[in-house]
Amino acid sequence: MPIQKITREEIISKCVERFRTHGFHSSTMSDLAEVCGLQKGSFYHYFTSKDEILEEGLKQMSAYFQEHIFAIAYNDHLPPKKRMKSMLQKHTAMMLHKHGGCIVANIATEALHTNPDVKPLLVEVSDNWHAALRYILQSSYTAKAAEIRAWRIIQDIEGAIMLTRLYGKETFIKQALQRSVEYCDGETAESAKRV
Amino acid sequence: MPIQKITREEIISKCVERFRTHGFHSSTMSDLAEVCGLQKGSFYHYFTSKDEILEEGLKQMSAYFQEHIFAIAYNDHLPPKKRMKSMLQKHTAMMLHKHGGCIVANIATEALHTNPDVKPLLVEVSDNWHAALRYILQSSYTAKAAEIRAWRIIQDIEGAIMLTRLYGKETFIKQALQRSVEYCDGETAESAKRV
DNA sequence: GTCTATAAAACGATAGAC
DNA sequence: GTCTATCGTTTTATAGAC
Repeated sequence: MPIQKITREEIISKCVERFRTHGFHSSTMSDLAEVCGLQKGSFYHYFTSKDEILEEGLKQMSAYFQEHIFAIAYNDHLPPKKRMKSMLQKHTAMMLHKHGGCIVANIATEALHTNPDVKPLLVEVSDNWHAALRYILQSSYTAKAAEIRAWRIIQDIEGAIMLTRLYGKETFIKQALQRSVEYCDGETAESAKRV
Repeated sequence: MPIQKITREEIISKCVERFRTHGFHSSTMSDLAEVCGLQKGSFYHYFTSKDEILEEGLKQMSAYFQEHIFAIAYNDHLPPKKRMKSMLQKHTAMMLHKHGGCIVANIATEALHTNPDVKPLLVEVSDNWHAALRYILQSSYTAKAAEIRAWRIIQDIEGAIMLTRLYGKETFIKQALQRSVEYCDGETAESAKRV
């Protein structure tokens, strides 16, 4: 009786990570199998197609983010500023890992045209990220202001990740992170005008 | 004697546009040929490989941007605010066209790992964009402040393009554009602290 | 559940006629 | 300069042994 080398969940994790760092269309089934320490043929015991790996992968990733990253926002025992810093540091560290960038932005860029079915999954992750940020910011802002500022934090970080990857300098993402944390300080007469 | 259906320059333009809207790895040689109204075989009269098309395409695009978009920044007959608005409107309109996004960001995301040689070309375009923005902002800011704010405009717009594509709403990019134009109004006591 | 072997299709690239 | 035809390779996916 052959031993179980790897669980389905682990396979999915490794594939998503490969998609993030090498791209979806650049990752062949052989590549994915190799990353998991399996032969190409063994892969079809778990999935019927490459597209299914992407879809399952994004579902699992969405759940992971909600449970292990965005959940930090709702821990009311910590002050808002600490939650914001902790959550974003964990999130951006993952994006910077191996210079792979944001999986949501990457898949949206390269696979939305060939795999339009995954769009709701990407939107789901972004929506959950936004809800988490908004929840933290509602301690310091009105509901409307918190919503708008939450989008701007996502936008700021996504732009920073892109520049950080292109120029290989972490300045962009570090400053975006700092700005986001300072957002928790609340409204000033000047900043209100700038929304 | 067969007539010339299309010039090399036109072929390159159509290929770059296809890469931007459908991705590099998702665009086959057949796709590219079809877009140009040619047969696959005819393509190899102009290029030796698909990678060469990408490289030549990015070179031509870089020159086009410098000449037709970034050049607007250096037209000192117009007030800074008008130059900023005119340049960014033209640039973002191209990015939004067919929801294709920014060619630089797209190629950086999906082809930097398979085609690292094109990185200098992507950096060149970004550098030129930054220089154009910085030139406009130097009317209102110190050299150092102008440099930092020019990067933040690029970052803001790249993040906005990503969100606009994912959510299909132009609010993100429109507001980023407005913020960028308002940057030309110059330093205030509050905004200085926020750099 | 994992392997090897192989089928079937897609793709990049070449050859040669016109 | 464009076409048709085709080669060689890569890639997705399947079949069947263990």
